[in-house]
Amino acid sequence: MHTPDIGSFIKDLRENAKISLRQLAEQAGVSNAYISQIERGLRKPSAEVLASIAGALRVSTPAMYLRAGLLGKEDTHGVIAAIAADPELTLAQKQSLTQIYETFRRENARDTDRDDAGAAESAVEEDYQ
Amino acid sequence: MHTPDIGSFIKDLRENAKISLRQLAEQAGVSNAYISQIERGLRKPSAEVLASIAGALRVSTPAMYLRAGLLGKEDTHGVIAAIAADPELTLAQKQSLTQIYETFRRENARDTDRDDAGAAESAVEEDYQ
DNA sequence: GCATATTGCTAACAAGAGTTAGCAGGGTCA
DNA sequence: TGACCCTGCTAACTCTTGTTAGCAATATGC
Repeated sequence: MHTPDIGSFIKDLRENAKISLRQLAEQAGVSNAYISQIERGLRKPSAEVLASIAGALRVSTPAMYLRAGLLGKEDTHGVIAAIAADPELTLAQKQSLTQIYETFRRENARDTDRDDAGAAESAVEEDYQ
Repeated sequence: MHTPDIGSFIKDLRENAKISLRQLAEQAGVSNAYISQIERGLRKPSAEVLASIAGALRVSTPAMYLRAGLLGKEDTHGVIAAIAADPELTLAQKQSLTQIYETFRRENARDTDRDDAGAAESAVEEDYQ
C-alpha cells in the first residue's frame, strides 16, 4: 500500500505521449533536470509539481495523487453515481457515459479472467437522473 | 487565486475540536512547532502533512486538499475524480472516459451559451467528512 | 507565597525539493 | 569531416520543509 514508483508511471505516460523530457518539463513549468530525477526515482515531487505534470500529461490530478499515494481510493465515490449526480450532463449523455464505462469494465473482466467479487455489480444499473 | 489561508482553517478546526497545538501535533505525527508555524501562515505544509492533519481533525483528505488549493472543485466532487479513482479501469480507459466527459461538457456549454447561469456555488463545502 | 504544567511561540539546525550550468552521446545536414 | 541540435543525465547550489531545544506567559495545585 505504498507508492509504487511514481517515477516510472510518469515516464511511461511521457513516452506514451511521445514527448521529450524537456518538452514535458516546459509544459509542466519545472526544470528538465528535475523531471529526469523524478522519473528515475531520485526525487519525490511535491503535490504542486505532481499536479502540473498531471496537467501536462492529460491525466487528472486525483489520478496522479492516487498513484503517488497522496489520496486513497476511499477518498472518491463510484463512477456511475458521480455521472448520475452530475448536473451538467444531459440524460442521454449520462446513458452514453455509463454504457462506455460498463463496456470498459466488461472488457477488463474478460481480459483478467479471474473473478473479483462483483460487489457493486448489480446494485447500480438504472439509476440515472 | 491562491491558497486562501489554510493556516487559519486548520486553527479554526483545532479550536473547534478544543485540543491544544501539541495534541494535534502528536495525533498528526508532526512537531508542535511546525503546527504553530502552519497555523500562523509562516510555513506551507506538504501534502503528506496536510493529509495527516486532516485525519487528526476528522476532515477528509480531499476536503483539506481543496482548501489548500491542491485540488480544484472540479477534481473533488465530480465524475473525473470518480473515474480517476476507479481501480477497475486501465489508464487508457480513464483518459478516454475523461475526454468523452469533457467533450460532453463543452458541447453543453456551447449550446447554452446565452447566459452564464450565475454559478450557484457555496463558499463552504462539507460534502466529505 | 513557590513549584510545576501547559499554553503558544522562536531560533537554529538538518533534510530534501527544485534550480542553473554543463556534461557525453547520438542524429542530421552541409 | 565538421558544426549543430537534441536526447538524457550529473554536479553544485539555493530555498523551503520539518526537526529539536528552549523561551516567556498563563494557569493550577500545594
